Amino acid sequence: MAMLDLRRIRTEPEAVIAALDRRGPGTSDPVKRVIELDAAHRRVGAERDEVRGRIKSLSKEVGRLRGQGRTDEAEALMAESRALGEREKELAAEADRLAEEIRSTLLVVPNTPSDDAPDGAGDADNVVLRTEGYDPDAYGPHQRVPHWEIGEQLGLFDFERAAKISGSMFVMYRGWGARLLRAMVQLSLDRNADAYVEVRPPTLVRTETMVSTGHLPKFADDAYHVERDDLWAIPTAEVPLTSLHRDEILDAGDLPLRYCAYTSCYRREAGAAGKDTRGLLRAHEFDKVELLAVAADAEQAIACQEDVLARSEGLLRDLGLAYRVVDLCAGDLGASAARTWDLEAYAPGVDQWLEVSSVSWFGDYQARRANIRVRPAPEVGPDGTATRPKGTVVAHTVNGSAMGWPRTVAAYLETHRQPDGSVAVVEALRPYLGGAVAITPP
RNA sequence: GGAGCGGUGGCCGAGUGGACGAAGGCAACGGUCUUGAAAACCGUCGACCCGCAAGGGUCCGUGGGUUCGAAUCCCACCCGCUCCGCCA
Repeated sequence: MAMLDLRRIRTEPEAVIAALDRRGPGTSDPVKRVIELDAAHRRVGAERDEVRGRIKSLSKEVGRLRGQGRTDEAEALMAESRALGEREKELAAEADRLAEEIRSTLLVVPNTPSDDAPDGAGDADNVVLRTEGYDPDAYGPHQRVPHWEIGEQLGLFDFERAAKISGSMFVMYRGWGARLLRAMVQLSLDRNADAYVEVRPPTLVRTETMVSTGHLPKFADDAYHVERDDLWAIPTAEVPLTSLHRDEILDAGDLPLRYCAYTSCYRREAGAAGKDTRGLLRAHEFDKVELLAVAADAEQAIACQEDVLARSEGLLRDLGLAYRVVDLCAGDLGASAARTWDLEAYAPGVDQWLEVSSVSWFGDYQARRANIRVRPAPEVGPDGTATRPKGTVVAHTVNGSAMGWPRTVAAYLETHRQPDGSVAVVEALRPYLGGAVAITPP
């Protein structure tokens, strides 16, 4: 399965090329190659079909002649058919080779950015849409303490033992730290239960499942692979959630379908050695609550994307965190995404905006890879009669972290640290922490 | 790990090596009937490629093979299910 619609590439090549090159010069080069390959593939395919057609009609004739006992004549046609068979084999092999090359080329081409995504080459060009609850002068010295120090004072983490058990960039929570994490997860799950079906998917998945979201084949180095059983550890719940409806045809009337999942996520962070090595900011394994929607079309998908963003924002507000919404520019967009809004929470202790959520619309890119189709809803004409359009269309997908927890925990601890060194428990979390109002030293 | 069974169109499900992709049922859509609906009845009802069109071709898990001709026979692989064993 390709990812960009081959028909779209055929009918509007310039538009596709221009859109891809907004990601960076040369991004569209493989597509240009695909256009040539496609032309060749169709030419060869037509020729092969012609030969096959002749073989087919010869075969029929053979059957007829045999039935009439005219074996000599049949024999002659059989010889002719055999000869054509050789030619057919050559053409078929060539057509298959071309199809395979098209497929594998297309598989590594990223999605076309939405027209609404801002121009730009890298993260410096991202656009801050708005900033909420941030006043740089409002933070006291007690908040300018990095979360790993807070954690040490309050006994919330155990990085040394995590490293002993699993190596560097693994994290262990303990005591109030573990409880705080669990409270946040539960809060997040509960807050979305009204519209999102909670699932607990497997976190080891098949290769096709990783291919569907676009994590393979291009980003194999970023993922943990269990070779013995050829399974992959998911880098995000987006992976199993997107494949929930793989190879299915959904009824437009049932859409959008919305899911919410809490899972561990695994990332090798191969290119990030030495970056953010302290504390919770970057780890090989972390927890995340993910929201996902399968929509019928772009319009519905964008509405879903806005809903996910609003929900994630609401959660940050409830946690009393300052945050900003960032519109990723074309050059900084993930490969599968058409448009992405990042939520960055402000962490006063490390004085950084931490990406805690990423809300993306994938157009039909992932759904095409995953073969998720939609049977359109009946259209009501001016005379009041309903007609269901023929065929199916490819679905759209949207997903976003309801929240990526380690960074949220970091921003939370630093924001809510009190002058006495304790950390306040905001109201929304209290029910999940036995009514506690503050986290204090053990 | 051992033994067995199976993968066919939106769904269920038939299918003899030779008549277009494939019976039948369900669903869907159009119509008749009805105040409207249901029921009943009639009809339509896969995708893709080449072609202005007529028309032709491909596709019955995947890939090979046998054959003049394969959904149908053979081989390999993938996936699923059942039973037994082991185990949280």
